[in-house]
Amino acid sequence: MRVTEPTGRRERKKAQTRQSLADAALELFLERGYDQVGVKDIADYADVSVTTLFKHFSGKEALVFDQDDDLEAALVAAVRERTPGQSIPQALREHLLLKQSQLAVHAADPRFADFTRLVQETPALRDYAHRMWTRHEAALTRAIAEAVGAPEDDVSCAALARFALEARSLILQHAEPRRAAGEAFALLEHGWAASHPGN
Amino acid sequence: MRVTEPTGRRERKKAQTRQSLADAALELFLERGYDQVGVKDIADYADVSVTTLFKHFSGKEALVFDQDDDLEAALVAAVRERTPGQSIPQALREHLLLKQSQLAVHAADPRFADFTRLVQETPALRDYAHRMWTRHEAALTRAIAEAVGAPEDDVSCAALARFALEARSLILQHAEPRRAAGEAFALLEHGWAASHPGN
DNA sequence: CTAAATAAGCGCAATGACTAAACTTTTGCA
DNA sequence: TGCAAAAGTTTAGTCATTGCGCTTATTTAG
Repeated sequence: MRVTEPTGRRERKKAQTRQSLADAALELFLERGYDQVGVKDIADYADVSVTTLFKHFSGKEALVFDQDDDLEAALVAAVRERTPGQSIPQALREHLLLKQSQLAVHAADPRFADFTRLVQETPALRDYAHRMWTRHEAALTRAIAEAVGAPEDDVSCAALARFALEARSLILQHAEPRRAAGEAFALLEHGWAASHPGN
Repeated sequence: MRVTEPTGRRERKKAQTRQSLADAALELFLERGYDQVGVKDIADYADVSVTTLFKHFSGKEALVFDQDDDLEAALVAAVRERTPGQSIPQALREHLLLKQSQLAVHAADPRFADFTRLVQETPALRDYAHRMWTRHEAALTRAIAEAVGAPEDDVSCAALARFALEARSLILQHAEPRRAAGEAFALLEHGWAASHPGN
């Protein structure tokens, strides 16, 4: 067995095709706008067939969100491994702001702003992104319930999870993320403290 | 001019076709399921052309939600005309529960439960219903801001509006709506009271 | 090193939602 | 009556998405 090359040529080519498609899609979407680009255009640009495109991505919208994974794990970890003494809403606020910052690393790329705008202004993409986050809501709910020793289906835990994730999208649209996060989470922190003192 | 007949034959017929389409859609959806019914089936059942269907409804999902209007007005009114001494979150909680109840009037109809299930279990419909409500978020935000004398773009007002509407969908999925509403809104009421005392 | 198994892609045809265009019927009204 | 707008129809598309059968490249067992 090889140590220098853990992945075979096959997988490498496959990954490359996938990358070509994602790149082509982003390029074309930014240039012409989401609705002005057909799936055929993307496939042609990446020099593959439409059928192949759909073997790699579940739909047109998915082409934009190359990596949705790790999100859930990071979210759960933010709650589970929060620094002692920090409340759950506080931990979530910081985690979400951090994510923002991570993205902001790419802010040097002038395309980054365009990308965000594209997502926010295209209903299909906004909805998809929203679903992406909501997909992890259940896991977050469970993590919160576990952290406070509440039953898995505790409503206030579910509410906190939902509200925190909604706060994220609220913050995203705001010009002053840090301040917006403060105000939105203030509501949650106070409300949460009232019913779950010390968490 | 006539007094006995304020609406012309024209409008009546138009309304009737619209109704036929909505009825046909509901009937077929409940019988076979959303994805097992084509737009063509609905049009045929209502005895009109597919093109006509799309003249009346913006899309397949819209067929199920015959009346989305009045929602916004009622929502804004719930805040603006809340009984004195009642907090805004309280007013919203009661309003949303009331809506539930209003629908529950139809609970005598055995189809009502099926209808709710259909919507909750069909992703396309669930998303559409969600959009229906969020469409009024801006108006609600404005009403809240006005009620507390905050600037129109105040983040905490926007947060409360968003969270309240999200709470609704959280409540809807719960077996015990009244209790769930209590828990979800407790968070908002406490948090809101902390930053906006007396509202 | 070779052959069978496996996986990536391809072209094509079909389905299903939705739209544009040009045409026919109905209805409202002067 | 006569004519214009509204409602509907037919037709012919576009676009995303899927299934099917075929070719080609890569892997792996022998």
